[in-house]
Amino acid sequence: MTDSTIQNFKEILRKEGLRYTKQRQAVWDEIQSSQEHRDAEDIYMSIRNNGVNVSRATVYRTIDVLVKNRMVRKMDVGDGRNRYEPRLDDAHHDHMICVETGKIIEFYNEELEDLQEKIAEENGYMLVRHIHQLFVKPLKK
Amino acid sequence: MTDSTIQNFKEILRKEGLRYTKQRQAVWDEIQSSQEHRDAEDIYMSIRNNGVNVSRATVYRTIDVLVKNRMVRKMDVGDGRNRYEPRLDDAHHDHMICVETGKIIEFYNEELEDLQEKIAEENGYMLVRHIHQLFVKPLKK
DNA sequence: TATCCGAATGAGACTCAATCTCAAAATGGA
DNA sequence: TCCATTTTGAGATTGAGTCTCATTCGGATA
Repeated sequence: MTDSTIQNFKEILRKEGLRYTKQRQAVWDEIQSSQEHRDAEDIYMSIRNNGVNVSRATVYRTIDVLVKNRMVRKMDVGDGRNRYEPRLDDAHHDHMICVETGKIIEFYNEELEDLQEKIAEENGYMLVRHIHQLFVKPLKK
Repeated sequence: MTDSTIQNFKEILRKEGLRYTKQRQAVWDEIQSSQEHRDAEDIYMSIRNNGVNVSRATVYRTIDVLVKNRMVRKMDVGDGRNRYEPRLDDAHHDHMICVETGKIIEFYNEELEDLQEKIAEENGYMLVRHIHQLFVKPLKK
């Protein structure tokens, strides 16, 4: 993690009127350390294995702050456990989940994004956010 | 409910090697009675209020059969409770959820459907199914 | 229609991710 | 350093959904 990222994180806590604690830093460090789509338990265990004592409550509470501030993306893959990934850049993408291997593939398609806004508008609404997951299986060779 | 719908339901149970019971019929009747997007508890309570004794276990078990046989559509709106709606016709649609009122609007867009298949194929996959929800808010007048 | 056996039911226990509680510890401004 | 306020954490709680298993029921058979 870079100094600027830490500063950015402190900035967000300040903006939210929250204190800077080593537990909160540890949660952000851990999520930031990997581009994987991980669940809360995995993040929690990794932090503990790194020797930082933190509770599940704190992990969940910190994730909420990070999600709210768009530093982490929360995704519901439909199996009851949410997954989290760092938003290091702000590039939006959706996910493709292989039903055979569980592999998660990220994708982005401009046309798709535009189309969704258009559909919302046609119905008298403004798009706030969306959930879009493609469940797929490998093409036969 | 029409006789033909009951016959169709019996047909499915037979195909699945399952017996026809009044509880199973009651679950299908209840779901079929409304085009709303309802949760399991709501369906369960309605059946009981109609004087049919049924357990939550049976409601969930029957819904699974109906979903598997494409008579009911299961949707994850991201709040932890799945919603169910009858598939009286087989027309696919996605959902738009108003974040201000909770209203669920159905939509279908051919272009969107095609685009998703194309994206999957471009990545070497075949589209099996998808989850697509637009969270929206009313346009300012 | 009566018999019978495997399937279905239901009450409540259980699971598991996520949230809540509240006493104790930590933070940071003065 | 002091101390009001926030944060933490262990464990309790929640709630949707699943499982258990003794009892009941469906329906094929004769």
